[in-house]
Amino acid sequence: MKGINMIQLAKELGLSVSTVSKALGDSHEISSSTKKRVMELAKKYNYKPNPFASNLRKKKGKQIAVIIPDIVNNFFALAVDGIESVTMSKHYDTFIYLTHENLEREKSVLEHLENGLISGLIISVCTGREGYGHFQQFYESTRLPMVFFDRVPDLLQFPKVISNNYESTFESTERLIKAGSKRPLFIQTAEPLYTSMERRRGFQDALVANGIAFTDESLITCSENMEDNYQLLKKLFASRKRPDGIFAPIEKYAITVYQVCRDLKLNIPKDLKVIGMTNLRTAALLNPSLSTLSQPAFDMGKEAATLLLKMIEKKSYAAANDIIVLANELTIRDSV
Amino acid sequence: MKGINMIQLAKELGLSVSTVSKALGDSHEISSSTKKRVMELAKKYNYKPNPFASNLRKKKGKQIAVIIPDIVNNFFALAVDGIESVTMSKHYDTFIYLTHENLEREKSVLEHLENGLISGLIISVCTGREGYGHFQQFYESTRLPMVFFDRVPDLLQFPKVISNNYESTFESTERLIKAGSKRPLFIQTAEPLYTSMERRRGFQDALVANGIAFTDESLITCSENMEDNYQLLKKLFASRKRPDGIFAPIEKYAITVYQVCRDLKLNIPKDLKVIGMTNLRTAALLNPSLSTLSQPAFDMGKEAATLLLKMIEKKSYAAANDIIVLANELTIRDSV
DNA sequence: ATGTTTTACGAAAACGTTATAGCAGAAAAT
DNA sequence: ATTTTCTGCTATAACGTTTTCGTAAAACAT
Repeated sequence: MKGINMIQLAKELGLSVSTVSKALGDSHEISSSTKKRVMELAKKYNYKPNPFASNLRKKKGKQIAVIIPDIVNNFFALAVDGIESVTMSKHYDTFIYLTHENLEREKSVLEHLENGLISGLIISVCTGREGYGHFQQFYESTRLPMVFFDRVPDLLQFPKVISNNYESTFESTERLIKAGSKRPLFIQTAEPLYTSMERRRGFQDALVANGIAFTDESLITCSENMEDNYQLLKKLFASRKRPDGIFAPIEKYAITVYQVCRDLKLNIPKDLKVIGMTNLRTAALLNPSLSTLSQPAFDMGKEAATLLLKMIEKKSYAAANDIIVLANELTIRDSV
Repeated sequence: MKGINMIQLAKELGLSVSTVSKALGDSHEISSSTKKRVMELAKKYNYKPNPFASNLRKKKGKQIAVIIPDIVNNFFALAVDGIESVTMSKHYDTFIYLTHENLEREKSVLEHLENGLISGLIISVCTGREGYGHFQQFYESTRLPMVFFDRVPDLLQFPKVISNNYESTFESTERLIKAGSKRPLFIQTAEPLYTSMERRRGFQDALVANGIAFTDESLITCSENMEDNYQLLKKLFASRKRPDGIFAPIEKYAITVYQVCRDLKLNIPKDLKVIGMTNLRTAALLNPSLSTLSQPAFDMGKEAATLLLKMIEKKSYAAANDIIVLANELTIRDSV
């Protein structure tokens, strides 16, 4: 920055700095003729107000942060795309922080952001349901607007953007059953989030509603270690009492299921019907094409960002209890 | 921010503000005993220096920007992951801006960033090879460190991180030929970037080196409109003189090829051998599994960020002509 | 003519840092 | 004993804005 600044503008115009500042801010205190003069000179020199000075003085800026577990994942990538589309259009700048499912990292990002760099955050939490204290504490000390999406802390009172996990999983599970599955299996994570628990609830209720007993064998718990998961599923699928339907609430689990079936020569959908929760663009090209329950990721990002900016701009906006629910989309393909 | 600040710290410690500032900055001018006192009180109050004030005074900050065409794409997502891994560890904050292949958007982001918000940028340009003037101009007016990766402006003198597109495409094409392809086809973009041109060159040279004529029919030009591309490829594949090998230098083109083959009942690899340039994790699960030439996306991001931070931190670092070249990885699967 | 309001601007004080220059007192050198 | 060099700190001026308050002059009202 070999910065031209207001002082120089003011000098050249024969005006005071405050007048220039007000003129650029389109204040009513300034006559339209001087406003015009100021704007023109500013444009001529390609003058841009220094955001640090401005933010310092105003004690707020146009920067927000997005904290997500991962970006190498179609869902989050789409969500970021949605977020960025609105921040960009409203002239906000968007920081991105990746936690990689690491609670410590999540905490340290939050702690870092207590310095006041941003005016609001959009968050999707990492796995583990105990540790929500840091969010509450962050809020207490900064009072910054925060919006959670998809992976939300159910125990905390913050605005949220989610999708209809319960209902859509219920519907998906019914489709598995109607397609002939007698022993559907739900793959759950070791430390289930609220989001996953809703899905599990939908699965369970669908079983019961269709006269299938929900037992220990209706569930299997997978971890973050994909090799372990592969072995676990392989063992199960090779056993006598193997499932004949799968609801995989996480993209990578669905992929592992495919790998196992390929290696065990199990036929999808004959031996095993599969529905995966994913936003994969290649779902239709898999062998066989994967039936998916996909989330409106882009729109969820968009909604979250829109809500956040509203909260930032109107302090009055009482959104603490807002929960926006969007609909997931079920697409049945050859795997069912 | 209900900010505790240096002034309050200084008051409570009975020290001057400058002493506190220097103590926190670990200056040699301050005795270790006072340093300790200061640090402890700062910790007690969870004091964080205000970045706006600090950046304003120092005329630089720890924020960088990443400008990329897209995030819903495994390559860029991985690259961002790589970038973030180093910025995070060096306590930098990372802005993200998506251009969606829109030159105007790219220009407007750059213009916005002339306000001095950031201390450096990492860029992958959007399609179209004429418009590089804005980068040069941005540099002239800001003198900020910039690093380009993957899609680099060949005509401009900036540090770059790329992969060995020429060599690896050459190798891939040879594999197509060795596998029996007599009429390989290269899918090119309408407005080729330097990156794509290198690939094309590798393709062409491989043909010639293996005694196959490189003609107009060795190339087909696809656009951003996927439906058009689908029709175009369908028509070609249905024709008498259809190709029997494909090198798709872009992920989505490879996917379209698969769609067309599926719909035309063409057998991969019997009728058509396919290698796609992509970082898709599901490549192995496609029907048939897709042979890929994948880029070291994460590492490219990492290298770019490391280089940028070096440039930011040591003004001396003369990296203007640095070009870091990483190796792509060819994985042959059933599609060849 | 006088008082009152409005209009259009300017002076100056923040905002919270960092960097420069200066200054006591102690230690070292002459 | 006197000068010189450290050591550890302080005072103060930036950095580039925005905002509050004040005030001439112009416009309006009485």
